[in-house]
Amino acid sequence: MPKKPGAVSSGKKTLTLIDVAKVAGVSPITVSRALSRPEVVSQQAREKVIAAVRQTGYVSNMLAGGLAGSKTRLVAIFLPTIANSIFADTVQALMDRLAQAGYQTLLGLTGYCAEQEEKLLEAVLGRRPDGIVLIGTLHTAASRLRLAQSGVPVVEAWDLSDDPLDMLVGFSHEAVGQATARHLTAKGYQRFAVVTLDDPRGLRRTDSLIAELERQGLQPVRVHVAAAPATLAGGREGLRQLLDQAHTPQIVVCSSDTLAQGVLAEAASRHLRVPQDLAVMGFGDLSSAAHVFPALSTVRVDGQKIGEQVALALLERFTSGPEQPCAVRIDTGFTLIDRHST
Amino acid sequence: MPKKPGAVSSGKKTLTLIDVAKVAGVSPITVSRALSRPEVVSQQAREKVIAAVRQTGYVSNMLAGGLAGSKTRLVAIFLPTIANSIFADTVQALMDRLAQAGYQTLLGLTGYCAEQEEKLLEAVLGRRPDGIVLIGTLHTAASRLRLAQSGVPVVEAWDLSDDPLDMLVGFSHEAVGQATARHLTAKGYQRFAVVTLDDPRGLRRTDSLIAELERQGLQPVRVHVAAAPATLAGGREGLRQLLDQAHTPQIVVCSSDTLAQGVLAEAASRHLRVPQDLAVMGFGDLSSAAHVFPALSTVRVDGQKIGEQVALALLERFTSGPEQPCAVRIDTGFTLIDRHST
DNA sequence: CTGTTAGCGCCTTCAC
DNA sequence: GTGAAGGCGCTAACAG
Repeated sequence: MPKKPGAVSSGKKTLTLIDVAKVAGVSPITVSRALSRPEVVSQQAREKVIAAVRQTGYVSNMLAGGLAGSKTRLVAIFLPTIANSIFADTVQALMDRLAQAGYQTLLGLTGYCAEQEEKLLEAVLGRRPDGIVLIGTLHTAASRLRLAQSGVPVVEAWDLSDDPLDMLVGFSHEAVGQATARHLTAKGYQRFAVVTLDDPRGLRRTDSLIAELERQGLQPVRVHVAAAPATLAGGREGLRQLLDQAHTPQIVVCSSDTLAQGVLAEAASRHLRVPQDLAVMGFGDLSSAAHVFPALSTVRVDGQKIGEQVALALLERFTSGPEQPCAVRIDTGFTLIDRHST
Repeated sequence: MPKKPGAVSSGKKTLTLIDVAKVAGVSPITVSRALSRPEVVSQQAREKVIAAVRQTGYVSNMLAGGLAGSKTRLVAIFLPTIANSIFADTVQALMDRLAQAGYQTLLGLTGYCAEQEEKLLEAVLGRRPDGIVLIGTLHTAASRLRLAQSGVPVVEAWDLSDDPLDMLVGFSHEAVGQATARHLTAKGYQRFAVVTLDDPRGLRRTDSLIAELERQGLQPVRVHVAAAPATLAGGREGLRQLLDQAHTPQIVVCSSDTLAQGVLAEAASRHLRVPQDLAVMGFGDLSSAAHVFPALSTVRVDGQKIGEQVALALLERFTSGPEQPCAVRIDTGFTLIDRHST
C-alpha cells in the first residue's frame, strides 16, 4: 500500500498550503502570507483564506516552515528537575509569556546524568530552537562550549555564573547580603552569626553581609560553614557550634531555608524561643518553610519576575536581530520577608 | 550581505549531511543511515561517518528529518500547570523514559485560558508530534475532536475520562473507594462521614465507599458535598455541618487533601484530637500535607508509575504501528497511606 | 550494503 | 498586493 510518508492517518492525504490555496482560489504563497503576516495581504484575500482554513481544518506544518524560513518559534528550557522545584514559578511565567508571543517550549531535564546532558543538548540543538534558557546550571563545560558555538541566543537565569554565555537574568548576591544586614541592624540586632553552605553564591552573600556590618562598626561575625549539600542536620550542627562559643548571637543568618530549618530545630530542642531568644533568617522562601515555620524570616527571590524578564530578553532579541550587544545582565531584585513578630 | 537563511552564525555555512558525507568519503544517505540506524551500514562506513561527525561538529537537523521522514521524535505533554503540581512526578518520570528512548518533549500549559487552549493545541499539532499526552483534562470539546481527527496517538493520564480518546493510564476511583472502606472498617471504624467536592471523580469514590460500607452492614453515611474548588474553608464548613448532627462520626473521609486540611483545622479549633477523637482521611498526598499534618492518612497515587506507564504505552505504539487496538486502559493502582497511630 | 532519484511543505527572492 | 521559481536538509523508495 503506497501511502505517502507524511500521511496523517487512514487514506486522508495530508492537508497542505496548496489544498487551502485551491479552496480559497488564490496561490499558495498568499495563503502563507495571510497566515503569518496578515497585514501584507488584502482584506479580501485574507478572508477567503481564513474561510478556507476553517473549512478544511488545515494546520500549518511548522517543520516545513522552520526548515524553509529558519524560524522555528521554539524555545528550549533546561532545568535541573521539575519536581518540588523552586524554579516552577519561573518556568510557568516564562512559558506563559512565550506562548503569548507564539512560541512553544521544549523542556530539557538536566538534573540526573551529567553525561546524558550532552546528548540532550545535541538533540535539542537539532531542532534548531530560536532560543535556549538555562535555569540552574548546565553542568559540563563541553555543553557550554557547544552552546556558544551554536550561535543560538541563550539566557541564563537564577544561577548567576560569573561569565555569562550571552544574556543573563538574576539578582545580585552582594545586594542580598548588604540588604539583609541593613534590614536587621535597622531592627536593632547587633550580635550576628552566619550558617552558610560552602557554596560560591552563599559565601558571596555572607561576605557582603559581613562587609556591611563592619561598615556599621559592629563586632566580628561568627561564621559556620557547612559542607554541601544543605541538610537539616547541617543547620543543627551549625547552631550547636555557634552556641558553644561564649558570645551568643541574637540572630543567625542562614544561606538557605533548609539550613535555617535545621537551626530552628536545634533552637527548639534547646527551648529557645524564636525570634525572642534567637532570630533566624533563611534564604529562598520555599513554600513549605512558610507553612512549617511561621517565625522564619527569609529572602524571597521572585521567580515569576525572573521568568518574565527572561521572556522579555529573548523576545527582544528575536525581534531586534543578532547584532545586539551580548552578555546583557538584568537584575530582578529580591524581597526580604520579615516574619519576626518584633 | 547575502547570508544563507539557515546560517548558524557569522559566516559559517550551516553544516549538513552532505558536508559530513564529503569528509567521510561516502554518500549522504550513508551518513543518514549510520546516524539513525547504525546496524544497517557496514562497520567500516559507520566508523568513518562517526569520525567525520566528530571532526565537523555536525548536529543533525531534525526539522528536515521530520519533514522528510514523518517521524519527529517529539511528544507533546499537556498539563494544567507546572507550579505546586501534584503531576510533577508523573511528568518527570515520563520525560525521563522518553528522553531515554530518544524523544523530546514539548510542554503545553492548559491551566489558564480555555479559549487559548485551542490555539495551543493547534500550534503543537503544527509540529507534528509523534504522540500527545494529556495529564489532567483537556477542557474544550472542540480540542478533543481536533485531536481525534489529527490521528496522533494520545494517552490520557490521571484524569480518567469515561470515553478515552485513545490510550489511557490511570486508576479506578471505584477501587479507591472500596479499598478505603475496607481498610478503615478492618481497623474498627464504624461511624463514617464524607466531605467531598462536587466533582465526578470524587463522587464516584464516595459512592463506591458507601456501597462497600453498606455491603458490610454499616449504618448510613453522612455526606457533605462542598462546591468546587477545594478550599480549606470548604473542609471546615463540612466538618461543622457534620458535627451539628446528632450522630458524631469516628472518621471523616475527604475527597482531597485540601478539604482534609480544612477538616483538621476545624477539628483543632474544637480541641478534637486526631485521630483519637476524630480520624481524618484525605486523597492525593500532596507533600505539604504530610509535613503539616503528620496525623493525616491519605490515598497516594503513584505519579511516577503513571508516568512510566504512559511512556511505555506510547513507545509501544510507536514501534508497533497504528493498526493496534485503541482505547487501551492501564490501571496503575494506588496506595493507602495510614498515618494514624492506631 | 550502498547510491541515485525525488520529493516532504513551506518560505525566500525576485519579478510583475 | 500577488505570483513563479528554487531550495531549506533530510529520508523513502527503488536500483545496483
